[in-house]
Amino acid sequence: MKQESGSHRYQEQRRQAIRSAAAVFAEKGFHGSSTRDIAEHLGIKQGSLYYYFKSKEEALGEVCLFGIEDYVHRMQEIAASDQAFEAKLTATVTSHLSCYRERNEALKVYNDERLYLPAGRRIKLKQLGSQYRQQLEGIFEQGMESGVLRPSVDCHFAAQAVIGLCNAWGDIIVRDPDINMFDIIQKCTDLLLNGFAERRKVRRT
Amino acid sequence: MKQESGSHRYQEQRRQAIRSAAAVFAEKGFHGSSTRDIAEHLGIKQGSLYYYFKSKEEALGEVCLFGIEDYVHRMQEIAASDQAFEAKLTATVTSHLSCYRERNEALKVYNDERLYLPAGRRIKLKQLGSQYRQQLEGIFEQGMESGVLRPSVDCHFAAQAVIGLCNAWGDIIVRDPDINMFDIIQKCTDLLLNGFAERRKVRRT
DNA sequence: TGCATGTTCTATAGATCTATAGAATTCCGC
DNA sequence: GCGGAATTCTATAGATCTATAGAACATGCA
Repeated sequence: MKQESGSHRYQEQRRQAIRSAAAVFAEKGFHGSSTRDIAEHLGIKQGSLYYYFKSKEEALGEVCLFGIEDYVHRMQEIAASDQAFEAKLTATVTSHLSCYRERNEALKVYNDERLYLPAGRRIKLKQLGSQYRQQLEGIFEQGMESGVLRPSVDCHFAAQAVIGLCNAWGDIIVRDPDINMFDIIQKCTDLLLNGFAERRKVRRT
Repeated sequence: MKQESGSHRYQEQRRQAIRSAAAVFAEKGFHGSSTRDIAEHLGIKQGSLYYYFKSKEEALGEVCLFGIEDYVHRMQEIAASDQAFEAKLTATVTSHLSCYRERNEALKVYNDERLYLPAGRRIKLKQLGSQYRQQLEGIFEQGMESGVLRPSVDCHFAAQAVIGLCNAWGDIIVRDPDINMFDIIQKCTDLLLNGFAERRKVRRT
């Protein structure tokens, strides 16, 4: 019945199925979507979906993986490049927000629905997630070593803050296509580097 | 069958039901939770839940409202107080994160599940949400006028950034009870005011 | 064309889930 | 303790939903 090795055509069709699942999961959430919804989006009947996925959970797993894959890949390229700290930070924010702007519903699904995966299926995702965070931490360490950042910066906190900030704006960007993304990118990096306070005064909180 | 005016006892029991719904929705999501789950958490049988809610959607609506209510209320007090800008900012971050630390599952539900409410039920929530954001914007305007903030700050962006940052850390705090919340509060406000960059250098991105 | 394999369809079992109706029980003022 | 109101229970209708089995159709190679 089902192709084991995976012909070229099969892989191509399966990718489309993953995209459909991503679109539906992003809109209605994992539990709010039915396999019928996904199949309809793809233009086939409900039962036929099981030619591509062993279960609904497998579909979710594939969507999450698809969503985070090239996102992590881009970060790897940025971290490995020989740019200065500030360029890397800007590139990170740009990459992160671009993923949302490109209607990457899969990334939204990764963020919002991955917790519904059984523990076994989450291992790979956790790996990729912490790889991303660690590389971002590495960028901040580079920034401290080069003297651009204050020595007191907590790199773990900083990395989480960047991710949180970008995810928050990513959500807003997805819902409002009229937003000027470059404006947001510029303001985010400016916030991360300089904060909102007037620079003349020295402040300690 | 059902109490119309709402005796004291009824209102009290209903609050408990809302709390149970909040706990279950927060863990499994709206569509992932069944009315049986909620009833079990509350210690009654599935059908009995409809003594307190006309539908599952009504329960979600009440949870969301409950989650955002005192959160907005606290912001109102902060905004109306006569503190200086920096104190208000710290108070805002503290209030926001405290809501999460107090296991306010309802706030998480408001953030993650409110989109599944029908449009009619969302009106009040939207009002409260934008009230919160506007008051936060007002605080930033105060900070600009008093000269603490740079004149170039975009108050709308700033307010969204604070909310996004606090939500991101709120999520982390909820999952990891060992985190030192005061450390996070201090680092968040420091980031918002000063950024991560060494202050001696003047940076423009 | 004919055969084998790949892809989709129909139909359905079996397990949910929401919401309702009415019976049973508990609570509380008298 | 009695009687009415408040609260909870049981049972179920009716509408999902996931996953499977096997038939039907399509495709491509000999």
